Amino acid sequence: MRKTTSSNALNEKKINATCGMGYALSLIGGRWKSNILWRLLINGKLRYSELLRHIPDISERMLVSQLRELEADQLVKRTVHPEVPPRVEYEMTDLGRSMEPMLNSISEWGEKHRRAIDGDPPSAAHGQV
Amino acid sequence: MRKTTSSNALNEKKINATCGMGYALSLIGGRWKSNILWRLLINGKLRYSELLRHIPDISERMLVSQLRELEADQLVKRTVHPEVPPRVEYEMTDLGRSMEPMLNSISEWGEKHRRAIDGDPPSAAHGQV
DNA sequence: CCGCATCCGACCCGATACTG
DNA sequence: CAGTATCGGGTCGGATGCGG
Repeated sequence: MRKTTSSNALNEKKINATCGMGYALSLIGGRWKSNILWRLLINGKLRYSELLRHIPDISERMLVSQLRELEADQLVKRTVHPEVPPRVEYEMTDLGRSMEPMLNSISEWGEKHRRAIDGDPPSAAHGQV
Repeated sequence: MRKTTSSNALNEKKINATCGMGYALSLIGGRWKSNILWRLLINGKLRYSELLRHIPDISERMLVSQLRELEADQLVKRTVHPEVPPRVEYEMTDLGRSMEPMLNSISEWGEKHRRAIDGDPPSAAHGQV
């Protein structure tokens, strides 16, 4: 069963990435990666159920799979505590932490430029193209 | 209804994006967006056929569709020159240019941390998970 | 030269149910 | 608590061919 780890985690192979951008984006590019990374960056260390609670719309399946990919890419470290109620904690690796400036840049730009996503205004859409 | 233009361009609606990251990533997130943006940022202004040549593996369909999405997101400006052999040029908008620091951060991290993607050694694949 | 339409496969992602 | 298994839909992206 050990093939499961590397199969879906390496979509970066599809991206030749003229520059390194494609590579970096392939690591954080999914729907959930950025969110997970962000939580881990802020909180430092979180267990599975905490992540699940913090990211309301994510399913167990998705959380696990994304976590596994991040782990395979060595961005996140998984720690299993051998206790009676199992406890597993996730935290950023050094490599993951090295992403912090990049993630901040992205977050910063996004915060500054996103228009109303949820309650978007109806009439503001027609730019002069 | 004319929703064709903005339908696929706005997958950011799916991403509630706890932080702005999800929004930003949704704009540059596809397989080709980053590459296209990068070319435009470096070269300043490029016509369709030039982009096509610069990005070897992209198909016309993909190039056009990605360009259209970038245009809809107001990251790229499209200029049609009414000439006998049609000429269309693409360039970054101000909004697009505002991405430059962010794109640089991403590219920088990617360049620094990517391992051999293209000519990756065959035996080195099975890391210790 | 620039662009669009259609078909189609691959992958992403969600829901549900089950296990150690 | 922390996963795994299976099913299935939706979207992304590639090939080909046609239109302005």
